[in-house]
Amino acid sequence: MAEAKGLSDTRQAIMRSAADLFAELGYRNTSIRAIAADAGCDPALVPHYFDSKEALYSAVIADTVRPAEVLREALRRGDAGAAEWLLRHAVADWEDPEQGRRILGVLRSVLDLPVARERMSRALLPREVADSGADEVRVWLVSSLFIGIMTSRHMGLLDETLFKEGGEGAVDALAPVVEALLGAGEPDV
Amino acid sequence: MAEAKGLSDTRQAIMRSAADLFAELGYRNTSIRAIAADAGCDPALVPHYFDSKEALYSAVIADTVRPAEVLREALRRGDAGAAEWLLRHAVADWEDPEQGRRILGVLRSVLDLPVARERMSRALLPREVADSGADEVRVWLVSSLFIGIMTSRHMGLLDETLFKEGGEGAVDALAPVVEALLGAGEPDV
DNA sequence: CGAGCAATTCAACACCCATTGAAATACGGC
DNA sequence: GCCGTATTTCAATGGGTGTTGAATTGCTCG
Repeated sequence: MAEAKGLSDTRQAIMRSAADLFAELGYRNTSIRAIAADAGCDPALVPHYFDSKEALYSAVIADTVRPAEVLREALRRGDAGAAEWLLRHAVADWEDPEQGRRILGVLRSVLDLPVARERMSRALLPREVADSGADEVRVWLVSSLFIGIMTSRHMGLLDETLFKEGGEGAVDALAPVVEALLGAGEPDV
Repeated sequence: MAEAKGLSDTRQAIMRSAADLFAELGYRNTSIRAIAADAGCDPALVPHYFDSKEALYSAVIADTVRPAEVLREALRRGDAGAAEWLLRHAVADWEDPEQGRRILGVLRSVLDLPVARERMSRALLPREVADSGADEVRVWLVSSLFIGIMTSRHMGLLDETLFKEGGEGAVDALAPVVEALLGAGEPDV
């Protein structure tokens, strides 16, 4: 075997290095050469396995977690416990090394690359949520809060102890906030 | 040719174009050549007036608004009205073209340039606030929310009607959130 | 006028970038 | 053994980057 491209060992190494570097430095600041160096192969292999740098990025974030589904579930519950449930889900995603890396990979490049922006936009607001109308504002605001938290944390602004031990600190601190947020956009309809 | 304007006015043009482009595209995606083209001058003038691209960036964001002072004032008030007061201040800053441009200029490049990260960090948390200890977490969380809001909005994720008419929509939607946030980090100490 | 000085232009440097195509290597099937 | 395919290397291309230093303009003042 070993004729299918997808099974190549270095191909996976490239993917992993790319995910790491894109998350750490962002799309623009990550060079194909740096990826190849990290993966321990020749730079020419990158456009060989993946067609281009942008295609590589797309492949890296192809199966990013879709926070919208979690948000939708939280909205469906609707009661007070939804906030804490949502927060635990989010924190768990952030803490999971694989998921966290993917999320950061998108977040870190979302301002540089149109495709990243579009993906995040679509991931955050699929049609089902958009169609619900009244929920839209709440979804965006919760997303905004999470984006801010992740960005701040990535910038080293947030105390890391907030996220230790299953993120109890973060959950406790943010639960009332998310609670207020989930009820915020609710009109009198 | 044109009349002599004391201190070069192309220098100001460079500064203005740089502020625009840095805010729009970020530090890394903005080239000196693009700045010069926008300002209508030769690229060599940029390193001539300002020593380097990074120095130009520093000059552009030299007098960025310091949200920490506003935050501190809000914390000093401490009552429920503080949240709304803080929000109105923040929204006003975002809407002001000059301030908004500066803020975006920092936010957009804070992940690319260490100096931007350091500046934002220092701007958000001066020593007075840091020394207060218990307030620190609250300051960071409020900052995170604002960072998220600004980022989301810059990504085009947020409904712009939220910010029309003095940002009444945003204030209304976020007031209870900020309220919860200002009380969140309060420990039993 | 012409010297002096700032403002500006021009051409070039050295470097990094993504991408390409041809050559070289490893390796399983016949 | 050889063949074909997949994998990898090598060298090069064309373009963009920040920055530099010398040359050129434009203007003010002696």
